[in-house]
Amino acid sequence: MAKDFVTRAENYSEWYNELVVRADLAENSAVRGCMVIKPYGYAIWEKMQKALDDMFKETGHQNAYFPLFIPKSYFEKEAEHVEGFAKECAVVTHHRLRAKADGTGLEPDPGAKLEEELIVRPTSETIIWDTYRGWIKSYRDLPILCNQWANVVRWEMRTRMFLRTAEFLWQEGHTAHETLDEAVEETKKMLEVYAYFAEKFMAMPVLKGYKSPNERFAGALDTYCIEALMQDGKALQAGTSHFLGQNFAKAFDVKFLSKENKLEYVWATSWGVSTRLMGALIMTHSDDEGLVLPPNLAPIQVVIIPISKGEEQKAMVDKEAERLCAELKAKGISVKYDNRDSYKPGWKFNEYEFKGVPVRITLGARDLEQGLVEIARRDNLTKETLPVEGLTDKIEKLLEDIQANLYNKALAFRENSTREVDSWEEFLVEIEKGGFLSCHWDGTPETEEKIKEITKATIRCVPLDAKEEEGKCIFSGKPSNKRVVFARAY
RNA sequence: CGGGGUGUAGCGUAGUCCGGUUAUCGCGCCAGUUUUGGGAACUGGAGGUCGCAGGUUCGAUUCCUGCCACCCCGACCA
Repeated sequence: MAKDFVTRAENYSEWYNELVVRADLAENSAVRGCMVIKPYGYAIWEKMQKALDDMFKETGHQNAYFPLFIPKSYFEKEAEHVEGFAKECAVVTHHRLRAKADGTGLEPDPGAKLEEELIVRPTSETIIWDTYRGWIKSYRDLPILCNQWANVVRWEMRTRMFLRTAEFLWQEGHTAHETLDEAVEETKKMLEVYAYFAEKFMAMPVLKGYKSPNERFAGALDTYCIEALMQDGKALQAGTSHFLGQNFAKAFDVKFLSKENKLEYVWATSWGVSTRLMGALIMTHSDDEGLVLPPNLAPIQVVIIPISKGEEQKAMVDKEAERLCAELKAKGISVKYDNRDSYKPGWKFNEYEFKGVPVRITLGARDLEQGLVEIARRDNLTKETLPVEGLTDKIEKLLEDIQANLYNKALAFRENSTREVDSWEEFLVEIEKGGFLSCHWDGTPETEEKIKEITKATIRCVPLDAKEEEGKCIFSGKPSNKRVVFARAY
């Protein structure tokens, strides 16, 4: 067990916070609610970015960049959008500082007050749609399929590293289409991209679905989402894809001439995932020994740790390590040879275990003389001794096994934590245990609101694959034709 | 913003009630030596405006007043 490390059972949120810091992923900064993402954590984010960015490009999108600052008046143009974001906006009011009269520091120069305040973007729909107006005149200009990688600011009251920070990194796709159908298709397509990424790269099973009106994005007609289940039984919204209808086109007057020579408003979507995925990744797989990373996102997939006595043995081990590194790299496997002599092997074992490195090779002189090495896997903490001959093929296979095992384990957990609940009494009991509760709901915001008030549970989504089924709302008893998923959420 | 709590070295802490020489200990850090199969040992060393500002006092980390910051519980969180 990792030294002085709190277990999940003892205190789940402390476990999470400590893990983030001790695994060297991130730390709190001097700025309230903002974190510093450290190199090891950022390397994971970069791998996420790369995989997602490739998929965005494959589906026809291009990257662009829009300003950090948004004129306040833009926000006023879409009523629901303002409503949703106004309470958490950082506002720029001045563009210059001056020395205070009493010499105690600096203050905003009143002479440099902005005519119109600028909002630090909490999301970019408004500035982007203001820009799109100039780009779109004809149906021939459509579709526009843009994505941007950016930082955004939402002045949250309470923050937690990666899960909810005042500033976070994300990507936001903003597309413009000729028809409603095309926009809806795009919304769903990107949801599929997110789900694929979550499952294949993060080894995290997700529910695909759409939000109830209460949980929709401010300004959207429909919000599709992927929902994941964390080990403490709470749900985490891992990505959203919004069908925005013509709301933003109307607010920003974005019209085009159709083939029929009619002036029409453009149809819109937006979709995003953020550094919150880092939190999801951590909470899906990690254990009481520290971080567990799926091979497809691990910055270091294999670490090699040497053990030797004396110069002669050291030379032998070094030579073998070099050969192994070259072979693994040739297969596209990222490998680190940690030959620092300032730490002992046992220390290194713990270090890499805590940091979630999927596979460790212990290259010991004693075993090596017999042509053997020890392989340890992080996911199930098992070890075996194998011939060094033909090792790289086995490692390659092992990484695939680990990736699959992590997914299967997470899937089994989710399935065991998902159950159908058909009465209010049962709901009150089951919601305390955590997990996804599949229930009938009468479809009204009032019922959802009541349930939230009483139990803190919300509708995470209406699953896309929900079956048609006669039933009664668990709260009101009114008729319902499909089950929705309730959970307490992050 | 309401309720509760905490500020002493990079981290974790003792001391403060009842003011008094050089502020305690552990981890970590630096140097050297010996070590290396699950978080090495020894020796030496560096590191402190005791959250900030006033006040009381011969003397304040300790007492008083004000302020600030952070944490927890609520409120808030497409």
